[in-house]
Amino acid sequence: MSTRGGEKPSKSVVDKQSKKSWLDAALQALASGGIDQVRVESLAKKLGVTKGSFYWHFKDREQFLDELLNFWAEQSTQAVIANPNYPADSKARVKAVAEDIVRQDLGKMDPHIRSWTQYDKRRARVVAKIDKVRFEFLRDLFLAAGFSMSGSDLRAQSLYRYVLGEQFISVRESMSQRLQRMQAHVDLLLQA
Amino acid sequence: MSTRGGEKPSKSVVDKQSKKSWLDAALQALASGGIDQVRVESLAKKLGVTKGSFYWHFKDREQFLDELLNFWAEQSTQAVIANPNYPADSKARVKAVAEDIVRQDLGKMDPHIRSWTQYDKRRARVVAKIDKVRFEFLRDLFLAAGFSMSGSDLRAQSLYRYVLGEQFISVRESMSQRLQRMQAHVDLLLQA
DNA sequence: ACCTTCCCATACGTGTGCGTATGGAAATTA
DNA sequence: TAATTTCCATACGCACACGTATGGGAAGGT
Repeated sequence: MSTRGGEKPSKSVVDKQSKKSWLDAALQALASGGIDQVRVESLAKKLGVTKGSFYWHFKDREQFLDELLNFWAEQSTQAVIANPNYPADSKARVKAVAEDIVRQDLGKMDPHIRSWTQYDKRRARVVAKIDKVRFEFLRDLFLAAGFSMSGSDLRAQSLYRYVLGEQFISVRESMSQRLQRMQAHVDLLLQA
Repeated sequence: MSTRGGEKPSKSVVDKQSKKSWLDAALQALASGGIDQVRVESLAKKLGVTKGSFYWHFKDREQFLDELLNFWAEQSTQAVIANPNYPADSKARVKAVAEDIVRQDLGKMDPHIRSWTQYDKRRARVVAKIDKVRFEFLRDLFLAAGFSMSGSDLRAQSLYRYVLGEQFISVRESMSQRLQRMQAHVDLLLQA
């Protein structure tokens, strides 16, 4: 069944390439219009293949959506810790990370993800874990900045809700405005 | 066409009752699983009627969804200003309002709304207006609490993003925890 | 009693999307 | 080169959902 343990990369790599292209396209479709835009035949058309490929790589749409969620989760966690060259100063690092999150539109498809998984307990747990990873990353920044555990906890929760909410605000503002407001908010969190 | 100007309430009231039941059911379906759960036939089954009723009251599904969005918008704005008996003290009022928002799960279907309307310019404008109304309501609270315009603006934006983000967090916490954290956040906004 | 309007039921056509069955070409192995 | 595996194309059945066409009953008007 599983083409695990690729001694010879030729097959398994190509295999994963093709499979990954489905997930890539699905992620793009998800970001563009929610989970109901993730359709087997529409993805096939976009990829220039047929459903035959899909049902070769995946059992059915449900299992595919599970893999899609995990795929998003991996990219999502990785994106948080990605940038290795943040400022050394702990407070400046908090601001830099926050700015990065807003600038990258890191959670631009979070509304779709959450609208989709909200009432699916199993999938909600996956999202909850991502929330936890992101939060702990932020909390550690505040800890490093000298705040107590409870103080860091509070500030990280506030900051995470802020950046999450930022993605959902329908009022369109310029990036500079958003960054400026974010910086002001972080300043508020960093004092006292 | 329009049964406007009901001198005799008998007909138009019943008419609006039936029409409103479709919107009520649709709102419930939307909250339970996103916009793709709002299906004509499934709503008909839930209401115990047939599609005949639907296509009598509405032109098609698209126009129905427009009315649904407006329906949500009305209830949404109304829910913000609803409670007339908030504390007289301006700072206490901020905390009371914030607590009310979280407690009522006011935006429990905001993810669905925003996932749905994100890339529909016309509908996004409706949501943006709601965001604006909510924000200005919060801003006025900070203004009344003695903050400057720019200070109130910043704090209201922070608070609104907080309560929005609160609805999207997948990590489940008890209501008392959520309220406690919210209060701590508001305290942070109210100092200085 | 007749007619009209309101409101909904029934029945149908059509499109779409899922899943399956089967064929087939290319690559790999024997 | 023959056989097997890998990966995808083609074709079909089926269910669901939108929209329309038509009928019909109930209520009110004349």
